[in-house]
Amino acid sequence: MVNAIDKHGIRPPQAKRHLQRNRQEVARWCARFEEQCRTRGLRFTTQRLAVYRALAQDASHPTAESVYARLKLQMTSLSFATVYRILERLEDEGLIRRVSTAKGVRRFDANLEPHQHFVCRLCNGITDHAELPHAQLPLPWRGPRGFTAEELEIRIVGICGSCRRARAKRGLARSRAAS
Amino acid sequence: MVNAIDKHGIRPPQAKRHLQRNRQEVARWCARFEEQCRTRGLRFTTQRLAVYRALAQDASHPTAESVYARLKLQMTSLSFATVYRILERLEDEGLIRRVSTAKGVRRFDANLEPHQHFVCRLCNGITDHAELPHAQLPLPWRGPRGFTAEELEIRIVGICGSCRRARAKRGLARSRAAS
DNA sequence: GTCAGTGCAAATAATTTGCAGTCTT
DNA sequence: AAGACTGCAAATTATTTGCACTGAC
Repeated sequence: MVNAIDKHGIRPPQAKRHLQRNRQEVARWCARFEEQCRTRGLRFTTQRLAVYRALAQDASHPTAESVYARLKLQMTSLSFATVYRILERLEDEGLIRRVSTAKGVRRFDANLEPHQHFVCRLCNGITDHAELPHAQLPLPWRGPRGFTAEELEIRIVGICGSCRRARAKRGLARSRAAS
Repeated sequence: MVNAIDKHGIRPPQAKRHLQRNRQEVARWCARFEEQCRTRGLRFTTQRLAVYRALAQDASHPTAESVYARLKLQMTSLSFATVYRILERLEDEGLIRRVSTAKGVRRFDANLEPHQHFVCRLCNGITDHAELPHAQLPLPWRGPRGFTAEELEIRIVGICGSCRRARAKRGLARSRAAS
């Protein structure tokens, strides 16, 4: 893929403040990550730590591309394929989680605590929400036709604050134009 | 895309019996679909009805490609792009719904009743489950940062019966080989 | 008759893979 | 030293688009 960065130059990594995770928590997660790599016999490479840390720092549930965009600034030799491979591997290992948006793009989350996602159906933005009381289903649980439920994934789909405001403004503009 | 059908010849549409919706229900849905098209000023074309009906008949939450595969047998002139366009349009109109799997592939559902999905993380299969008591959140609901929740989407992720059985068999084979 | 909808082919987007090196263990 | 991992480029897979034509209204 010819990606946005190579095409248009480096895009500044512009995480909003409230979407950056706190330093100490990130440090704790990274330490646990190293430990987990060693335990499982995964090699603890510079790239793996970098990808994991970028994900841990960013609570906006970034795509592979935006993880790459952030890291490429520092690690100029980093390859897109490596980021994909690392994300896939870490997901297989259960060290990170994949979150699906309305569109088909894959996004990732380093937060393994049980929690829910608000998904904006306009901008595809994802934000976390602490455990809802809804999520109480004793797991693992046996469903119909031999289905073994391991996880209850709750997504709250709607429209985020900024899209709602933007739409209100547009609506206003349109009604002005009509009059 | 050079798709499976063009590459390997026609794949038989092999919906399992329990994944086919009952005739009368399908007929009712199609009738309502026609009515909805007319109400909204969407042209009621052969292709649209065919795509909608194929989706209504098939409770396996097919991808665009498998809808195309089924229809291509009868409508030899049908184009892949048309199927994509129709599915997208119907989703925009809220006449069908999009379901996301663990992988990024889009799948669709003609069932608009509130219900949950069991998603198999091994084969990506999706099956319906009638409304869980969990889904009781009064909507629309105002969340944090101005988020307006419109829908609560609950996916029960786990392993389906046939994958579990297949895995058990493999496990058995492996332990035999080891001994 | 009009124009939304379709078919075809080509373009774009997203992800994966083959292979030749490189770096962790 | 062994082989898991990376970088690069090319391949694959999934989806979208441009344009000329056709059929629903």
